Amino acid sequence: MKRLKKRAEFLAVARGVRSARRAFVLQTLRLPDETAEPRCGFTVSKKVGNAVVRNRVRRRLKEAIRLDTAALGRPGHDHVVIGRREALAQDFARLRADLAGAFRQGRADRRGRDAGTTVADASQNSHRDHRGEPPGRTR
RNA sequence: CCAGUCGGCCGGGCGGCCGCCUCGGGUGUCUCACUCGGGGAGGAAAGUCCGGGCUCCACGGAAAGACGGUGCCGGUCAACGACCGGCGAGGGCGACCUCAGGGAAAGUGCCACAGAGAAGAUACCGCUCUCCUGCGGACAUCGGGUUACCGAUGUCCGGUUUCGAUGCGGACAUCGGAGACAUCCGAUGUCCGGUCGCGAGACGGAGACCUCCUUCGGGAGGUUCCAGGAGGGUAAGGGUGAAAAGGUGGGGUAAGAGCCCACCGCGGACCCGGCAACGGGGACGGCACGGCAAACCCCACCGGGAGCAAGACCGAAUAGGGGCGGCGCGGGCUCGCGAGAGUCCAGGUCUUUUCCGGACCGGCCGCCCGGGUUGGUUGCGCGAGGCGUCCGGCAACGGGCGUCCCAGACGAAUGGCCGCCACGUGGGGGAAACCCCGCCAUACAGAACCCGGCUUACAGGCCGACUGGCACU
RNA sequence: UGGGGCGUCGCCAAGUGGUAAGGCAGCGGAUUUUGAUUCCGCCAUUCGCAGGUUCGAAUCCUGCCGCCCCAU
Repeated sequence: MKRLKKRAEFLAVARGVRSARRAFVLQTLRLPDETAEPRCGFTVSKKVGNAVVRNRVRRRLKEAIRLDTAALGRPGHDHVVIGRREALAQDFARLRADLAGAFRQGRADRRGRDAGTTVADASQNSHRDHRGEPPGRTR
């Protein structure tokens, strides 16, 4: 899954649906462009621990998503995974199961649509608009 | 063997599957994908406490001043506040450890409390010399004096001492009474006390001693001691303090004192050793020169400022700036079919500043130029480089030779899962070798331009040198 | 990356060489029939930590720890 890298993109996804698990919090944003490739970003704040701990949390989450990227990703959705300290020690199989559940929950939530339109208005200069369809379209 | 000191090093290993970043080669449908090969976190990558490289800015050169830093001596280093060696001071039986360790006779300042005195010493108690005085007070009278006051006499009060009586207080004894006892009360006697009261006598520091006189009451003189006052001399002793202006002993003195002497301490011309810091000796001085500069400060030396988010290049769309050319000549209102006329209102730039006055511009189109946001490229890893070895040096380090190329991201790669082994630790089994099970088992911790140091964190382990003790030979 | 500030009782805080004010809270007592108010008393042992300078350190110096803020 492609990575989110810009601060503006993270702020946009933060307005989407949140679903919390023990080891992480998942934010999901439904995009107006249904065919857009699914993307994902990671946030691990300084509260979690020092640099080694933060790196490890992010890498475990990243690996779990990589292994199930076909099952988790659907076109037209952006995600941000906020790592928690529990992701350091949690059983890896359990981590994968939690991620799958959180992704399903995020997509099922209808509120993502409204958030998507407003964000699209706010970030209309983003390069996504160059290849995508015009905003404001409803399904 | 036990206890300890110092220095150096490591900080998991092998393998499987699926992945990530980057470099080079190849292929393709060539801002990407595939494939082959190489590389991919640390001793601290950390904290950001110093020093440099590099880049930009500033600057005619330098110096001074201000500000900041450093501070024994010598060396090493690109440089340093780092390191090495030495010296000094302190600590430890020792190996060894710790130290911002220049200047207090350049100046200013501080040293609370206590204490007499806290820094050009002081003088409270005390010690001591000389001189003077030798019950005190009040009142009255007289005399002297301008006054202040002084002297004499008297009275009163206080004072001192002796004696007496006795009250008082205490102890003891006897007797009587009360009470179950403990004990209490009263009387008498003896002894002691004298801070109180009474009476009488004496005194004039009421003290001691000596001599003389005597009417035996006392008087005169002297010595010594005592008390008070004035003027000196002291700094030994007391005590305070963190610190008291050399220490101890002796001589000396009125008492004392480096006043003198011996020893110790201190300063110290000069001599010797050392590149130096410093060390050894030391004529002589006779004791000044307390501590604090991590108080201000003085002296010596060093420092232009900022930082890779430095800096360089490219740069779409939109908006805006400048230049040139062409066309046009502001806006509102009223009248008019219209051309146009009337009226009102400006704004900017220049004219040195304000006012007045004057000139120009304002819109549209085209071309060009420069700045610049998101972004992209670069800076970006051959270096004060790593490893090995030899030589010089006590060492830090320097030199020669050989060999190697070894992370390069930018929401940030080096990961996930698993097996075996090593070591540690806990539990269980076994006589033992050993076996089984558990540990998020295995710390501290993640490059962000680079390098040299410092500091801090760290499970566990290895090696070497040395010290003290015990035992054995 | 660079710069600045703070840390003192449970809370808010004063004090910048001489042995740690004050307020709130808490505890005990008095006043009151009871409560509130008021009054009195108590309440700091490593002044974030560790070293050092000094006779003496919350204060001065050095090194750490934690928190906050600013610029880019």
